[in-house]
Amino acid sequence: MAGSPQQNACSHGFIKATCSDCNLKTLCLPIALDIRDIDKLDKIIQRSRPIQSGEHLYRSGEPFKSLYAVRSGSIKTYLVDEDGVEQVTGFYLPGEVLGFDGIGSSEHGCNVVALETSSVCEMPFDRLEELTLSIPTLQHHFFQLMGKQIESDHQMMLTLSKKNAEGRIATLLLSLSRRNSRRNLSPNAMRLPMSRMDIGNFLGLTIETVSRTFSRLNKEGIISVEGREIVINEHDRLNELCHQLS
Amino acid sequence: MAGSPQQNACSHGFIKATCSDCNLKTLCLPIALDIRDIDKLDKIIQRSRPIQSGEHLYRSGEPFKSLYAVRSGSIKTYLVDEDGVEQVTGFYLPGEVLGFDGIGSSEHGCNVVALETSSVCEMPFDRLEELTLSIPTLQHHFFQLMGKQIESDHQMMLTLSKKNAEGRIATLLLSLSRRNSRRNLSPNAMRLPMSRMDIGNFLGLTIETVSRTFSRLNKEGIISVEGREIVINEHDRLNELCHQLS
DNA sequence: CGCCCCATTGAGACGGCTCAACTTGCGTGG
DNA sequence: CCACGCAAGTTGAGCCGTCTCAATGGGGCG
Repeated sequence: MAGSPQQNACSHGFIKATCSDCNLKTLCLPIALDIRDIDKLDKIIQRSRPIQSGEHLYRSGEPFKSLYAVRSGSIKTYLVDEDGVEQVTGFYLPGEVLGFDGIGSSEHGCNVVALETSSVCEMPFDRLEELTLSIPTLQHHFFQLMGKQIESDHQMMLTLSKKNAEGRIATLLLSLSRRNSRRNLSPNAMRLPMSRMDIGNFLGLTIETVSRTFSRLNKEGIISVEGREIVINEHDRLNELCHQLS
Repeated sequence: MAGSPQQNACSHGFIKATCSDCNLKTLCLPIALDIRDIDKLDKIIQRSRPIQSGEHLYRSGEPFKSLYAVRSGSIKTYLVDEDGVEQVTGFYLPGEVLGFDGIGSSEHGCNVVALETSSVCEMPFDRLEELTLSIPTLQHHFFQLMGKQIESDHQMMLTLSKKNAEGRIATLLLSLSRRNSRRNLSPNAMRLPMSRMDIGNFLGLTIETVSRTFSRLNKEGIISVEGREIVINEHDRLNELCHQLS
């Protein structure tokens, strides 16, 4: 581990790292910044110990303090309504930023849990707001990030409202594939970080329907499924399925 | 009309108005600002002629330039995917701000159309970004607005993913009711600005199901329906229906 | 080894969709 | 002024995709 450019264990047992050393710097926040500004950002970022699978980063109702960038692993966010009904609202992969939900009301609006051992960079929002005032490109970048979140949430509304089970699954798989590409990982082979339960909950389907759909796509050769291991064999056909209506 | 505090026709035939005179100032942007800052905001806001029912404010793909605050009337936003499938993504009432979808990619991601004769305040985003740099509370307010949009989109995902037809309709009616209250209008009597078609599209239902659901709620006395005129008779029971699962 | 959790698969039920007919309100034009 | 067409909404009957319920299989871990 010693000498690894992105993660050096420091004497406190915590992770020491800097944005400029991070291998995600080309797709995370630093992309908006020149070298001096990265340093300023670096100074406010807190990198804590990894969180374990199933451990919560924060819960709905807790006071909103920070945004988080995923550094490794994967994260799930979900709502719980008054009756205990849960809705998974998103999956977050390395380089992606979460926590915007809390800005509106000074307390978090959703729950955030690790799907596997993960590490995050915590950015205290009040200090971030000071920083964005003095770094216009950083302010612009945060507006853009939030704008993109809104756009993708709207796409999700279309998916939930208009597509059938195959279309929903295909849409999710291609989204994960694209986000893997951004990280220079294979767009065709991946290990799903989330359970069938999470997928079903996210897509508005039961776990049985998710399972049946995976089986059918597997049988037709469009994808190969082995538990959470997925290979996309026919990208084009999967893309066509995306547009299937219910 | 002359002397009306919020709208005076000026010599060019355009609407002259100021934020400090606006009767929406307690729920629109000025709420975040002190008197001097309101003036600065005022200077960048463009108030154009009203847009007619069915007229587009902007369309998907057009370059992103501005955010808009609804001053009167009502506005619908919708996506169109490659196959022409439409998804209504939101309804906007006076005092509400729209256009965040375009920030992420420098071109608008959705279409925006007036549901009735409406007027909006246009806020050029580049000038707004300059302004937010010098007015911290304004920057904070915009982060909050976008955070709230994200929160409400996530609630919508829960609605689309988990609720049955009655639950969806009830949720929409109560949302409109609450937003009417904010404007000091009756929470129980309203005229829907949108068609059954729009409601169905927004909620992921067919127009027939929307119609049948309205009829049923009417028959049970929970609401009274006469075309687009709605009276909520039993707020509590409507609220219970919100939590009905599919 | 045995337990438990997750996933798969089958059979039947049901909510919302499709298709179709009819009503109502409104604007147009004879 | 009424006839007509059109768009929006309502209502009914039958169908279909997904859910529910239930049984079974498999992998990880104590």
